[in-house]
Amino acid sequence: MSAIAFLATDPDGYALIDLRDHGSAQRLRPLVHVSREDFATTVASIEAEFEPRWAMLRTSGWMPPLLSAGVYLAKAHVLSLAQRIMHRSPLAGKQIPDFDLEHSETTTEHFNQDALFDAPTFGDSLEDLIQLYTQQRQALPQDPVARKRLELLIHAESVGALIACEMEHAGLSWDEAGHRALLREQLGERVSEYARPPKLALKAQELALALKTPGLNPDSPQELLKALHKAGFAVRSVRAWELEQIKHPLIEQILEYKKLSRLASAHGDVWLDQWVKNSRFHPHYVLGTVVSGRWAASGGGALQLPHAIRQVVRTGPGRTFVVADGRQLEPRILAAISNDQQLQQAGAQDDLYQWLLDAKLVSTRQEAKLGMLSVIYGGGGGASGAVGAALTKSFPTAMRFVEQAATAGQQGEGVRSFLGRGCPPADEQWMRAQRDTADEASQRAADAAARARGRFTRNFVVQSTAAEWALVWMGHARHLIHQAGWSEVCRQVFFVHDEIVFECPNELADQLQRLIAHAALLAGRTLFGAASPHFPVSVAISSNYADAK
DNA sequence: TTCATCACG
DNA sequence: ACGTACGTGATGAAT
Repeated sequence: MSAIAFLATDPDGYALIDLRDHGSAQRLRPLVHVSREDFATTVASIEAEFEPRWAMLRTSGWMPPLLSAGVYLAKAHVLSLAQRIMHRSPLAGKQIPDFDLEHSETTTEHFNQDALFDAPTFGDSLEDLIQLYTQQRQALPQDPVARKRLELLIHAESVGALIACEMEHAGLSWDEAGHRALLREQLGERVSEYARPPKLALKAQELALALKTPGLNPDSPQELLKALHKAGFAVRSVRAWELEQIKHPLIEQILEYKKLSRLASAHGDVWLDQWVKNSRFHPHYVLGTVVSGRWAASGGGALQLPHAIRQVVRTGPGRTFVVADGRQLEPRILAAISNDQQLQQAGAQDDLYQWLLDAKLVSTRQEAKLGMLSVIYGGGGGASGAVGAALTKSFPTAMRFVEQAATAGQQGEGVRSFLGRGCPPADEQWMRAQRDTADEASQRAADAAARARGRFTRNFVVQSTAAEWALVWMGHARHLIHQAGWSEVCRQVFFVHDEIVFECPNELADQLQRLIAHAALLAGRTLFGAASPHFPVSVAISSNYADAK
């Protein structure tokens, strides 16, 4: 017997909990009205007795008080996230309206059919929740395989939402004093927000002098480009990767300035003030907005933490990070979704790129990596290049799969992930541009747009499935940690697409490492069945994030 | 508001 | 002969 608990706003109080049997929809308990004070304990007791799937519109609002009280929820159905998935999924049995995730965060009115938004915004009332849930159940496909996949996707997305809340609550252990010391060393004394720190200002002055351009602002690409031209450097832009081609002391100086300037603006004192509290970094993870199902983060650029700053991501004494990432995840995902036996064979060993090297398909690891990326991204060095040709010959099934995805996209069709996350359809403007090609120029533009969309859909099938593998991996890891009784001391504290960071007591690290690898194995089986290809993970144990590579 | 640049997977 | 990859967020300058 499985139960579902609707968690709604009580118009006369705080929360309303409606606990029902999942199959029969019979109430297992009379409707529970619960006050703010009793909320956490009531939820905890229902969790302990029934372990229901908690159906809520959004996690925000409900999860923070539960987490503050140390309450763990095993399962969830986040209606807003499920609604978007089902709206876009080609597997859905019927079309259902979108949910405006981008704007709904602050909206609480019922059925606010504001002309601004296409999608109705739902309130948090029990009626709204049940209506949404029913609508979603009815739109699930009849076909049992498709149905199972879409349900799995919604459950995985929902547990991901719980994990995101848990990570936001826990925060990432940050050596604030160490970070400040690093800033003092590299930038000099702290100055007001808009002034240049002393060491940076000095470098700017030196550059102005060297380039014979008084008052030069090296942060202005225009000014810097002009000054470089004047000094005789024929560069097209001032991008670091372009300047790096030139070996010249002056260029080195510029690159050094850029690095320091970046540190000051992106991870300087202001950033620390804003995002690190009590030596923990608390970013906000955003689910459901990236089309491929990857997560985004707002606040502090959590998903773009520079490697250079990771040295100050440190645990306290007695504790350590356990950092795990899916090895060569995207090629393995491609092997799975295309059912390419040769590529799965290549991935049977932990290092897929080494296999390509041993098979003499490529001559360096870098070539192996770039070749694979090229195939998945649809790059010019892909099927047309030498490496691409070798890969096409060795893995024809996988190559056909991505080619088909690209062709579909070029024709304006949609594609989907393995579990059924659909990509948004080509918009009306795109379709019009394809039809109305009056002259050569518009034809060229239309062709370029078609190719761009082809690259997007080619990548989508892989990236979106990789994202759901990662969700399922995290979900299994969380479940296993809970089962082991470690939830209190062992926490997931960071996540970036195919990498998870846990923080735990030193003595648990080895066991946790094995648990994470097992979770990866389970994730493969959950998605692709008993014959799932191999999904190895690399795990590093370190009290310092920078060393865990 | 848009552009250029840089950070990440 | 071409298109020189996919997906994001944040910042400061330019408009």
